[in-house]
Amino acid sequence: MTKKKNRDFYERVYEVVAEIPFGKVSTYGAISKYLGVESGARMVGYAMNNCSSSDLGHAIPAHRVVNRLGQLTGRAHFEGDSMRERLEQEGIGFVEEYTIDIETHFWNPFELDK
DNA sequence: GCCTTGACGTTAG
DNA sequence: ACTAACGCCAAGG
Repeated sequence: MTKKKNRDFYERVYEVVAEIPFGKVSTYGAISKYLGVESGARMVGYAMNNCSSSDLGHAIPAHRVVNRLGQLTGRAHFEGDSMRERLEQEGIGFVEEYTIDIETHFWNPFELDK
């Protein structure tokens, strides 16, 4: 059969990230797991890196994607503190300057299946 | 074609 | 509980 499995892993990442609701955040591991690649957390980040350089990044709330610790590891790829500011703007709770309350605002991509 | 780096995560000490 | 190392897959040099 057609191996759509290996088809544009990044595109799927973008789609999932684009589905993250307002005021919610997700993690790289959760997204990669949802895509079937549990150990592809780094790939997700890699995809986002490309997104920053792409025009699509404009339509992708990459600021809602953090690591499993809730740390804004990708803040360096944003302009200044735009990532933190946007999260604050959405009412995300911060436990540290660059660490959000992932436990409270975590959004699971598997919610899409429901 | 081999080696290094990377927006991560898990397991071991 | 904290720190260190390995694994993962892909892309750039």
